[in-house]
Amino acid sequence: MSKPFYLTTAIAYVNGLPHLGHAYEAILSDAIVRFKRLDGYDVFFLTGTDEHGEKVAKTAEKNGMTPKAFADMNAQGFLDMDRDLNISFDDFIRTTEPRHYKAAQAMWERLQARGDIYLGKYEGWYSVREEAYFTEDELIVDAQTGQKRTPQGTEVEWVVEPSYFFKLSAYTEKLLALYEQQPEFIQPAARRNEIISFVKQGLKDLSVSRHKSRLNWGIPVPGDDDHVMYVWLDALTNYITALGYPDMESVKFKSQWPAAHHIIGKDIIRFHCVYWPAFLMSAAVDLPRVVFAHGFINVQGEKMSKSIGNVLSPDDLIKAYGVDALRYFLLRDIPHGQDGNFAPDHAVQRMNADLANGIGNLAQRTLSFVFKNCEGKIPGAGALQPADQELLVHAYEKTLPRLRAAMNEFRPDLALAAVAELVSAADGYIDAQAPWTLRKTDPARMQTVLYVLCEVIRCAAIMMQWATPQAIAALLTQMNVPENQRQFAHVGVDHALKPDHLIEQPAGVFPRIELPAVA
RNA sequence: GGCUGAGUAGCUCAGCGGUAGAGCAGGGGAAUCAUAAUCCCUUGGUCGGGGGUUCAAAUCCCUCCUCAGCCA
Repeated sequence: MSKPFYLTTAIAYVNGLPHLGHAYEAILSDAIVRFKRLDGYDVFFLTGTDEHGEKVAKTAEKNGMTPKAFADMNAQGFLDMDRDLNISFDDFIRTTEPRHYKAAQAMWERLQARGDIYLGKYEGWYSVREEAYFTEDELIVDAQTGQKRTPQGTEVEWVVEPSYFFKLSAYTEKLLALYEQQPEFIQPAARRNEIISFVKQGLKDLSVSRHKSRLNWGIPVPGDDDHVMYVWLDALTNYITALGYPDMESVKFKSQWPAAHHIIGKDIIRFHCVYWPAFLMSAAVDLPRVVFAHGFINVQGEKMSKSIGNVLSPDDLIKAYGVDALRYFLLRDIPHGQDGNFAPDHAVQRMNADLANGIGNLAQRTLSFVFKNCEGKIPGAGALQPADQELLVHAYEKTLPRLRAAMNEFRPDLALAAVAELVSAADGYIDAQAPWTLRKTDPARMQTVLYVLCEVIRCAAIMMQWATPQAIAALLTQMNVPENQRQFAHVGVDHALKPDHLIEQPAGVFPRIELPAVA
């Protein structure tokens, strides 16, 4: 039985349509799960949408729609994005689905049965005009009057109303113990420090419901129709809903649950690293393995924002660069766990350097040479020389361990660098061996050299499928590598191409990108 | 204000006690199989400032500056 690997993205809030940030998280997550599948893991990949809460309710109203219809519309936007980016999710969950209501309410009942939920009073700033709560730091103090206002400029009042609370304060020590005993739980390490110092200050109980008079677009609190569950308890539970919770005996739950990896943005780390494990402890559910927080993507060095007007849509980016090139750039060039930058000229440079000029050109020059000079067949190899062996070892043995190490740390940038090194070594080899000269002087040797190159290309392609699935699939198909022989297990001499194996007429799979059409 | 992380070649970053590194960009040469792609060579840095420890510091300590984040 292969090892389970469960990975989730954050569920996207359907208040708006997807932008580059959503695309990045989806691509990063997809790359990791594709990698694990190629490496033989039993993968379950979950993504979806978060649909409750006051912002959705309000935006829907502004658009003259019901919350559900509005959520349907935007959820479709995320589904479309996933399709266009080749996101290979196994399940797409929406928090408005019946299965999720059932799971979230069951979760609530568990917490309640545990004695961790009690009715208290919520106090906070509320804007009647905007029908929304604000935290202290969201408010702007009017310099003239000293009065507090929302960013929109409306007045706020201090409200006190009944609310259910979760006894988060009781979990302070248990959480600290978790961070201590399972250091990989929060990644990267800088985020871990942040969370530890936050929890060390001591935790306050958490308001987990809203009164219906203020908000009713949410999951009803079991046993009290006057309240709906507050958004994070609802949203976080999605990660186990999809496995069948509250049925913890289901095959999916039993095989996948403890092996959970949550990929999220750095802005929601507290919910995932503090609230979520506390909820799970209370509900007596095992804790996930890892929460990995990625950074944000700036555009030309500036934060993406509606007011600057530099929000990039995945759609436009795909049109400008193609899916694979876009995926490659984001995976290769966004530094690990940090904010990245998207600048069209830089992006095009990277895409062309590694894809068109790198693996793309190597494959094209080799395969077209084989096609023209070896009757379209993979040539037979003669005795191997040291240079041949060295390159083959690089492809067969040296690269994959580096990829695995990198991907275990969520570092596609490093993994792709390792493949790029292999490609570069092959380019060095082809120049040194000069098969175009051997064609005249030593055809047998030429065949050996081309064979070695085909093998290296085959392995490099297999090891890159997770990053640029479409183009690499086309390349492997050109080489007639069967679809059932494209796993990492097939990297190596045991599954080497057979001589006389026919290949298709090669055509470049990574076109050169000429102009940044999107800014 | 407190805490964390970062500040190294034009750009993105690695190195974290022992004579400054990689990739890309720039310059020169070679080759012509290939998507004007490739290969070889090369310019370029007082490693944020200052002080200290050490035979030796980008690397450890102190201090200051800048940026990001978290907290108050």
